[in-house]
Amino acid sequence: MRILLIEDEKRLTDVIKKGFIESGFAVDQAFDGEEGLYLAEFESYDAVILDLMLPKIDGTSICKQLRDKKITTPILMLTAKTQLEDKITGLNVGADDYLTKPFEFAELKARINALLRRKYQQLENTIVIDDLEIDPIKRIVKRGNKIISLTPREFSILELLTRHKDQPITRTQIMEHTWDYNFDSLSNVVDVFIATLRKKVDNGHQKKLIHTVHGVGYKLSLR
Amino acid sequence: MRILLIEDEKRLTDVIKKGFIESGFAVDQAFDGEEGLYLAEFESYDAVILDLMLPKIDGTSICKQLRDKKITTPILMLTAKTQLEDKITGLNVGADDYLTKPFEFAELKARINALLRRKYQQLENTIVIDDLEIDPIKRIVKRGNKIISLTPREFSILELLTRHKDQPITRTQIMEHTWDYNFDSLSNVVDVFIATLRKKVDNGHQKKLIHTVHGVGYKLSLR
DNA sequence: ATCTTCAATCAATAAAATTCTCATACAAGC
DNA sequence: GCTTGTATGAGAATTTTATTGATTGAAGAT
Repeated sequence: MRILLIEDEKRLTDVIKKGFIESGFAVDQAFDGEEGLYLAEFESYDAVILDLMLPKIDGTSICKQLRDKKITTPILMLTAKTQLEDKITGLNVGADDYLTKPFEFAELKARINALLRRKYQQLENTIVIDDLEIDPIKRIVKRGNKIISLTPREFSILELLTRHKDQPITRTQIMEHTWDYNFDSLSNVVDVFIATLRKKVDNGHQKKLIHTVHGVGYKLSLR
Repeated sequence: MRILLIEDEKRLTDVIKKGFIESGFAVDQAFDGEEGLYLAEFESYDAVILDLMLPKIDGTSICKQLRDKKITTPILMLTAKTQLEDKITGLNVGADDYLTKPFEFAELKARINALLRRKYQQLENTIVIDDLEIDPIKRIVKRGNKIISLTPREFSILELLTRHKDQPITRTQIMEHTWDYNFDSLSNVVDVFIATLRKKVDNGHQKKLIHTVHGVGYKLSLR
């Protein structure tokens, strides 16, 4: 499960990101409207959390532009005050739900889950690469019908690699995707997780899926 | 792609440098304004990342002096706080973009990529020459749908050649683009890498893309 | 509260890949 | 034919990655 968080208050994004990562979500962040719009359009997310007040392009406008482009990803809007006006505008413009600050993280999460349930009522939505199958909604990973059980971090890393099949992903990218703060990231944790992922995903299989890109990072691909 | 990082916080430079090296950039660093100004003036970079607060000469002044000397290298400024004043000063003085700390590395990189795209007037993310396709951001190289895996140095050299399709590139230009300035240039490393690139890119293909320009260097072209 | 378990992290060493040097063979241009 | 420039293989030097075991810390059970 992968969500995009478009919000410029660093302290708030830290909390939200951490919370979702603990629940096994992958979280991408954008700190201004421009970046947010770009990511929402060209990457694929299960939901978007969108602040109303943003640098460069405001939330309402982002929402409108996305809907105009037929992008139907569920959007939950955040706003600073209970302003009926904003709320009406937001929903008119294509947002699916609405939450006013300040809020409890638990409530945000409950609402996101509600949106996701609605979106995925009985749809299957798995990513398949060769005989590896990963279901980000149910958080189930299988290789050739055999269920592989992964810890939250392992899952998060594998999900990132899977979504960028064939593309080398750097350790820095993995860190930023999986941990909440990264700027003291000169350790080899990523390498260690890759090692355990290999044990669980590739060991005993002819075809290895996790590949080292020397000097760069790792990638998931058939060869 | 070669960038200069002028910043005195060691921990920050470590992380930034690591991130860019993973992305295939050559990175020079300067820990004070004097050194930074010197390097920016006499070496050649694709972009400069410049902290505002620096020992000896501050960022604003460096920026101004470089522009006065008609050095047009794209400059991205870093500053500790969101200070509108600083921002205005920075942009007035000739910086091309601006980022406030703390930031995610991904955001820094996205902005640098934007500056580079502008510099090279490149609209598409992938560069295509005949059946060779290279995506510098995703770091994927293909020849006729077949993925070619390259080491960091190989990739960097091929990237340079593709960005300057049809024009001869000297060994010195290749060195400046791929190595940082600590490198001694009296060796034939470039020739050796060209040999391995030929093996990976041209071997087994009718059309050779990498050509020697005798007495000058190399070029990438259809014949 | 204490114990147990397992995930996450750190640190150290072993293993592997890349990068670089050097020697020699080959080609171009005069 | 001579000089200068280029190509490439092999191995040494360096850098990067893999892997393991010890340690820390948090969640659940008793």
